[in-house]
Amino acid sequence: MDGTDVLTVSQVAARSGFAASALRYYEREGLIEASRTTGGQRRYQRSVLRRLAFIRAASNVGLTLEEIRLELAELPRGRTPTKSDWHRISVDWRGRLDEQVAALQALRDKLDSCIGCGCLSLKQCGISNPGDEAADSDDAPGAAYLPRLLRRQMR
Amino acid sequence: MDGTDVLTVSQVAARSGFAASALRYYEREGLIEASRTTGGQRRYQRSVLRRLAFIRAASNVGLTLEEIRLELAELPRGRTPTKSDWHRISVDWRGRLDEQVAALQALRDKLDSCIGCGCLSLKQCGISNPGDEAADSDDAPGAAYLPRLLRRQMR
DNA sequence: GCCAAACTTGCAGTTCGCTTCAAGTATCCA
DNA sequence: TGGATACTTGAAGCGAACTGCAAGTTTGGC
Repeated sequence: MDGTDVLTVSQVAARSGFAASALRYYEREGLIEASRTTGGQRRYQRSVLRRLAFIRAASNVGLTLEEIRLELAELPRGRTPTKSDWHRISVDWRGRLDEQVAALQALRDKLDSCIGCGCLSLKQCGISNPGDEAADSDDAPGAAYLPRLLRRQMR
Repeated sequence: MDGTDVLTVSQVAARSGFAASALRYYEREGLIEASRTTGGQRRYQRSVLRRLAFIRAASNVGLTLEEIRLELAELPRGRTPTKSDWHRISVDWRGRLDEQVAALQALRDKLDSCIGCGCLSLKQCGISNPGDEAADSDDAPGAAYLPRLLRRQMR
């Protein structure tokens, strides 16, 4: 009840927390849409805010923009996800998060054992898996690369 | 007892699991060193393998190359970390991993509550923290950005 | 109608951690 | 000595997710 039902770029930026440049970028990449005034300026539906919240959430969970784009593409335009949409998605995300947590905990455990055993050589240290000397396992489950993480602040 | 005590680029690459190009890059960035033959080719001390194992481990823990460089710079050249070096470092790493795990678990818990409460609107969903409508907390601890993760394979 | 503020576009630039390339040089073994 | 193989350099490129800039246009309040 506070006026117009379309939003300008700066309004969406302010309310979503995304920079205007990011909004244009997401539009180019097909993640969001905007209509245009006769003069060519963007005007957003209020629903774009939900979409942006979804994008932020998915990105927090570790999805790439491309993955997010695909996931959004399966939801009819601008629609709020139905219960089954959301169930499917959240189960997927839950699994991703579980994997990440498990990988980090495994790494942490290895580090602990390094500390515990006083292993300073780093040769057999599980936290680096150099493949040096020790015979390579046939198809090592391996540590896989870990996060580049939490050091950026939001907004 | 298997010959020379210096290593060529390709030997170090093979034994460390890093590509030769990565070794050159690390050298440019001041993370490792090599002496040169009269003809200008690189020859590595065996100790570089430990250093590379350290680099891999640190990178798995989520440090940037710059942070790794700084940490290595505090260890006298090529020296194996002493017990107290390693203690200091491993405590730091452990803390980082703990933070990462905690952040992920918090996110996962939020997701669970989203599923549980059937909150489909994404407006108050903790997993995206849009800042929309709801008053921003003064200095939100916030979700901070999460991993870009585990999808690359090693080697 | 005026004018400042907000908007438009395209393109270049940024950061991180490398990889690839081309053209030339060194090393090692027979 | 010849030649295969390994090495050298600098520069450019990559991919992800944006940001910044310049030059021009639109909007909207007075």
